[in-house]
Amino acid sequence: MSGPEIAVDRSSPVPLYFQVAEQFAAAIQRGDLAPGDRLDSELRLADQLGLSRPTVRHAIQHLVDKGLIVRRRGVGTHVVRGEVRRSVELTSLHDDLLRAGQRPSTSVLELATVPCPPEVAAALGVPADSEVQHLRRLRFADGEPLAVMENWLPIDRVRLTIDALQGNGLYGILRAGGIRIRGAQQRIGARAATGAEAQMLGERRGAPMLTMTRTAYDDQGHYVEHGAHIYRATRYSLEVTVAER
Amino acid sequence: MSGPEIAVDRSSPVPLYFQVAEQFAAAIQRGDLAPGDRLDSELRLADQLGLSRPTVRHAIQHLVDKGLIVRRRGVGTHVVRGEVRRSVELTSLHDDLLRAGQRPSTSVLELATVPCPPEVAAALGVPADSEVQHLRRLRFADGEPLAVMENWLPIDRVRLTIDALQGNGLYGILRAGGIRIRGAQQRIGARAATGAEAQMLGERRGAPMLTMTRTAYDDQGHYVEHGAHIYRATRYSLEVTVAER
DNA sequence: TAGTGGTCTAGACCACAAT
DNA sequence: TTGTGGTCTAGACCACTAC
Repeated sequence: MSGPEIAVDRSSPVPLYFQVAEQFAAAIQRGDLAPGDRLDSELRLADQLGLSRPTVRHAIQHLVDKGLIVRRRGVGTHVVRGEVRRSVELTSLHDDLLRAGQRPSTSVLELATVPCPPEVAAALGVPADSEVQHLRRLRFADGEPLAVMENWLPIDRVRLTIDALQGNGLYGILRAGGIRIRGAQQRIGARAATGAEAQMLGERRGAPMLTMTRTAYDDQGHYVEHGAHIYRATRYSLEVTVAER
Repeated sequence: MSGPEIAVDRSSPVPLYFQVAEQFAAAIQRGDLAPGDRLDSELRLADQLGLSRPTVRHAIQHLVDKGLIVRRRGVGTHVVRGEVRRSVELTSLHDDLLRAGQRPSTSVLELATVPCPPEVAAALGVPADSEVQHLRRLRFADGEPLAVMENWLPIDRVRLTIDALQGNGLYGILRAGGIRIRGAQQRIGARAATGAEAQMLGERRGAPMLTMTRTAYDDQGHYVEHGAHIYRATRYSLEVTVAER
């Protein structure tokens, strides 16, 4: 039981636990560690890598949270059986498409400063009728229409421009503006397409659509974005991985 | 800055970090800690509670993972702004309904041992055509039809009975059988109802339905259940909370 | 009985933000 | 400069599993 080759670089600014976690994750993804395979124990790994047990433990816990491995007291740590799929986590549709090898493009339907509608104000935690940026986009994947996305953002954070929005995802623009998204609450449902939506997306009126509303918060716990999106159900679905702590 | 009253019981079998996390979560839910409020620093909390810093840190990290608070180096720890909603995590529809104060009931449409269909075999990591239990249920909430749920389980784990299934959720039965679900991969989408589905659920044919397929694994990293469910979109949606680590 | 992961302690140094 | 969270160490005891 030697396991994959793992090496840490103590001069790197990347935390040691993260280096270890990444290398194990890569080994699992590569198939170097097969489903059901056992990892060395924490103590053994700590010894092998020249790290303390808490640091090794931190790395392993990271992989448990990602749903890649399972641990049992008295037994050991094993790679989860079955093929590994990746969950979407906190990325934007734009980034998801890029990762999947599809070419995202965007047509900005609307970009304006408006008084905040009451439901959105409640979600964002801003006063009703305070000014927010309102944004409506049509997103394509490889030239095929995929989603209509409507978003609201408090104005005092980042100034959006049509130019930027055409070539980038919203989260990318926020990131470039120094806003770090740290978490979000999402509600996922389904409904029938309205006539207007159907026309934009090349579906029939009444076609089933996947809907997602999301409110995302940043570093400071301030909500920075509320979105209401609809996706063509025939072309898109969401993946979620859940792991207990 | 004194914060809510937190007390730990060192004689309890409940881990100290968990006791602390639970009490903070309750204080936030109660509104005792309001959105934006600052928590005491780790060192101060450790001092107040008579715990070590790593233990306090563990408790706080637990709350970050749940999306209740946000931390910034050099700044502090704050309750997330905006109302707190709970995410579904690893519960079953049965439990979700109970928690929401609705009365779940179940009609078992099918329960049989069958050769495993190839897609399901791939998901569960069992040989194709090996024997599995196949299960189809119609779930009601307060007497209204809500979902059609189809599941496959390897036979060697738990024996299902119609009696048990009528009064309990599948996960409850598994739990009672000593199977601990530790994680799952879920795919959420939407599609139109077939004629048969529409009839069972009291919808029109072609009505938009929310779909979820889930593969859940246990303690040992073995996949123990694969499900394909459809929900009436007018009556059900899924909530997901995502937080970065 | 031996080995595993789960919990807990008491320190340390650092990067970062606010002042 | 001060205080914060982020990382890391080197131990310890325990509950649980497998043998």
